Amino acid sequence: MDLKHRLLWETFGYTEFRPGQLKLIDAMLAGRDVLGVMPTGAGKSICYQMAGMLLRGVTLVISPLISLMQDQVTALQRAGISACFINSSQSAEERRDAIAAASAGRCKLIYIAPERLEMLRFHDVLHKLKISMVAVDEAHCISQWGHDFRPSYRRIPQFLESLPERPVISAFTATATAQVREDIIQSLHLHQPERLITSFDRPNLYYEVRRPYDRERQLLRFVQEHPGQCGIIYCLTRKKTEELAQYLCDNQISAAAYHAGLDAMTRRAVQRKFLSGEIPVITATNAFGMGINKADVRFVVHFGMPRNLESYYQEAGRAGRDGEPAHCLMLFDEADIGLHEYLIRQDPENPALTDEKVVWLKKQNLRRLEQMKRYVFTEQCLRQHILAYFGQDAPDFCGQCSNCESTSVEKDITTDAQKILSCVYRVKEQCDAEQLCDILRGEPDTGYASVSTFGIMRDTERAEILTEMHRLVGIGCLVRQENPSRLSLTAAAKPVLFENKRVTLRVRADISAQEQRLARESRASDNPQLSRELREFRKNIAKLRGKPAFSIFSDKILEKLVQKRPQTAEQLEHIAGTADLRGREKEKLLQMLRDH
DNA sequence: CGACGAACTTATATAAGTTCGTCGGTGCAATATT
Repeated sequence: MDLKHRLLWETFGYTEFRPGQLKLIDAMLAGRDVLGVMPTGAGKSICYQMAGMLLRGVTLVISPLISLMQDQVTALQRAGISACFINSSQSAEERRDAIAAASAGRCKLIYIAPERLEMLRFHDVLHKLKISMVAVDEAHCISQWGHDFRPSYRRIPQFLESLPERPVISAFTATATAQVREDIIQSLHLHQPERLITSFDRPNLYYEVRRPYDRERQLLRFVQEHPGQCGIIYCLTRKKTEELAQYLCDNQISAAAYHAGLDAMTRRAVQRKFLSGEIPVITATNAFGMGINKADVRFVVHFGMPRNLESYYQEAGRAGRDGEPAHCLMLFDEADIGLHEYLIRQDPENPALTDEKVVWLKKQNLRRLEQMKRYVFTEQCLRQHILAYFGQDAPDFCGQCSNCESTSVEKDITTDAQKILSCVYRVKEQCDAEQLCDILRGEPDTGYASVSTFGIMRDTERAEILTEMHRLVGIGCLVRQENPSRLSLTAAAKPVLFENKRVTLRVRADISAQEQRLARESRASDNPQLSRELREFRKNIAKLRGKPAFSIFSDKILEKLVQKRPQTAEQLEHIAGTADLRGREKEKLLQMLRDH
């Protein structure tokens, strides 16, 4: 057995190298720069760790997260490798010791954050060492975070140039498009690096996209369909993580929220409980993930569309690390798109960026958002779409995503389209989608009761009208104006209105069946409007008292109220006797129930 | 864009309705005057 295989077995516990690992390690040992793009546990860190051990001098590992450094260093030390980190989590004393150990050459691998490279005081320490290699872990941060969020990432080359001798430079990441790969190579000044780009395909992941009527409910259903399994639910805001954790708990699902606004102790506790399986479901912002190595995550739900496909791929990719089947579900809403667009157009609050750069960055981000949008709207294979984004060829049919699995059905919506378009015309293009919906459905108080299209879609579900409107925007018959937001007609609407040009909508057979079931159930068992009102009512009281909603009355009681609809104080007492309501509030509740 | 909270208004003396403004995600780093 050669040295490398022995090391692999003795320190890392593997008998075989994964494809490509040896090639990269040999390249580094031969003094060549390296770029490794290796999705999921393909053993990125083993590459630079082993090379670091075998190289003559010290290897400096640039890592984005303190927790990542701690995990890796602990693992290395346990395997008997002399490694250390230097960061702000240490006391002054610990840091001094670490620096002393490093200066004395007692550390083969030193982990630090890129910010530290900018501290001139620290240069003295580093310049005394013989640095054989600088390894940049999670190198996509250069592109993803480097521009506005953590600019130190882009100043790594300045540090490299300050070194008396140019070390080997290696960069590793799990997620990088061709463009990001080039960006990494350029910004780190890699010299003709040996590249290894392994496949981005994760065959055990099932991808699904849904645009549900009621996201919360779909989420609950989905989680209930995965009893006892571990999963992550990504949200766009901190607040949403808290709300959903509460909602799931109210429904007897053990869940906890995780975001950067929580204090360090809570964060650690939540993370620990998730890893141990004590809390199987985590609702989180994108703060959760990097460095979380849990192999048996069975599902990742995106409650809201992320701002680009890299983020999506990375987050969804936390499912099924063990290679067993896992489900990646995206529940999106059009409002998500508007929000991202708005935020990107907003000026970044970073004075260090030049105007030129700001313009470039916005354009870049909008382009990436565009790709994300295409993913949620495509009727093609989702897997193929993702792989194509990372520059990888794939068949048009994977059979392992919601688009492939469902036989999509084409529905003719020409008549509805004509009704909608003519309504837009009748209101002189002064209304937004919601208002148009109200008018078409003949809701009271729209102020447009006299137009001829008022109430002509009374029998169509609101969400269906919105979907159809969306389709009309999609095919260019309608455009969304900004400030105020209104829908207006384009020339493309004419053939539809006057020449009966066909408009179709692809509805997926299975989803629409599911939606029908949902709709049927909600008609039989409840009244969506009433339950919305009750929820609202409950939320307001809860807010007034500063208590969580379920403490006023549970969802179970809420459901019973909708079904039985008590009319008298006595009946109400029977159903909601345990509710935390005051006399006045009970009266109001009764009033609401009677009104329905 | 849209949700939410604070401040203000409203028709009458307390609570509801309205308008306006703010905010939304990610993490390293750290230390000196009365």
